[in-house]
Amino acid sequence: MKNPEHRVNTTKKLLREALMEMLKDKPLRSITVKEICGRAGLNRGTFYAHYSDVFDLMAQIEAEMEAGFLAALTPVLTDERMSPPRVTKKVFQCLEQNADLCRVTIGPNGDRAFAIRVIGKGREHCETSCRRLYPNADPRNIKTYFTFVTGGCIALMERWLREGMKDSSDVLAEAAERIMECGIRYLE
Amino acid sequence: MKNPEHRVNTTKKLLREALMEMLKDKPLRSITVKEICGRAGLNRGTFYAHYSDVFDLMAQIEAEMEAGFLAALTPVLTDERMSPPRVTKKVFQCLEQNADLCRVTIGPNGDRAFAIRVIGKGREHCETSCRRLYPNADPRNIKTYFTFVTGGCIALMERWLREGMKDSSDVLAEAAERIMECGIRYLE
DNA sequence: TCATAAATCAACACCATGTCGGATTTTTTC
DNA sequence: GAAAAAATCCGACATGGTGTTGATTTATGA
Repeated sequence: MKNPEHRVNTTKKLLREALMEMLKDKPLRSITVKEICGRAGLNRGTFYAHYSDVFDLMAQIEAEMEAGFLAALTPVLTDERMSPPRVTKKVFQCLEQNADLCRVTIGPNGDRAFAIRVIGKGREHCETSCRRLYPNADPRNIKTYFTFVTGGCIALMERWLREGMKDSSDVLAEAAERIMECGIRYLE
Repeated sequence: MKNPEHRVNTTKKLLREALMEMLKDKPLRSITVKEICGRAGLNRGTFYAHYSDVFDLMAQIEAEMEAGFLAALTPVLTDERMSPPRVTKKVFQCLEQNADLCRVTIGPNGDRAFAIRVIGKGREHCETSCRRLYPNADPRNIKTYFTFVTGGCIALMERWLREGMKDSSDVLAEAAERIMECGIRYLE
């Protein structure tokens, strides 16, 4: 093996997978280090060699997911001419491609702040586009609008995940986009 | 004293207040029974006489708040002619009047499901009004719209609480209402 | 004042935690 | 392939919160 950290990566992966599996059943707060290690087939001491506690493990999982999302979104977000509808679509596609992870991180046992951070990436981009498009609008109204709309998208997404993601991400993104397009008259 | 349960109510109140106070500093997960009792000046055994654990205490606090909200909202919600804007206003007024409680239950250390339940009460009412108003609209679209809009209101509310509730609840309700009014063209 | 209910107190076993030092296994390096 | 380095395992430990118990004290209301 060339990668000197190959072994620790395997170990970390086992721990991550064990936690993810357990999060389907119960909230993070009632998951113990002991149980994670039991399921992962690892020694408890090994856990503490990598993470300080269960929340630390969870935080690192989320950070990794976030980095992945960001990498996938960057090409879209750095293109200034990219329209909000395309951005919305791309964000929902990202979530769709990581459905299994999203279901636990964004689901009822998950962490809302995470969803806000992820969706927030797209939001920033759209907000600046918006400011160009409505130069006369009160910036506070723009902020209010985007706060509202971000919450709406997250709610839609949560329902989508909760109900088994029957629709495609594009269908969902289009619905969100249509509501947002209507709502944006608020700025006029 | 006439109420035979006066003593236990005082005890419970002390425990509730202690927990609420602590929730300003740290999340529920890192609050212990021992610490609550210490702050409340009560014996740990007394806690277990009333609650099974910290989460049980929290759940009962929320249930009580919810009952209070429902009582305040019922007159508005049972009146079929009550317009959505009035309902929105009333819901936000309720939250404003319980600002201190809301800040912890709905804030970052709080439980989002609670906010959804409370706002959901108003939502149901508006949704039925809406179905009368748009008899030709696809019911699925109505559901999507209200999922979105509920999430938006909660997001607005969270920001409002987070930023110190400088605006009045009416200002906030009006902003929410205007966005929703614009967005409802989605159903046309 | 008396009976009852509630809160106190001390003590208990229980269990996960976080941290060791040292043995063992795996990986890397030479 | 052997030595060195790194990662994991193992057992043990003190620690601290948990939830329960039974006996005792305190407060309430009749």
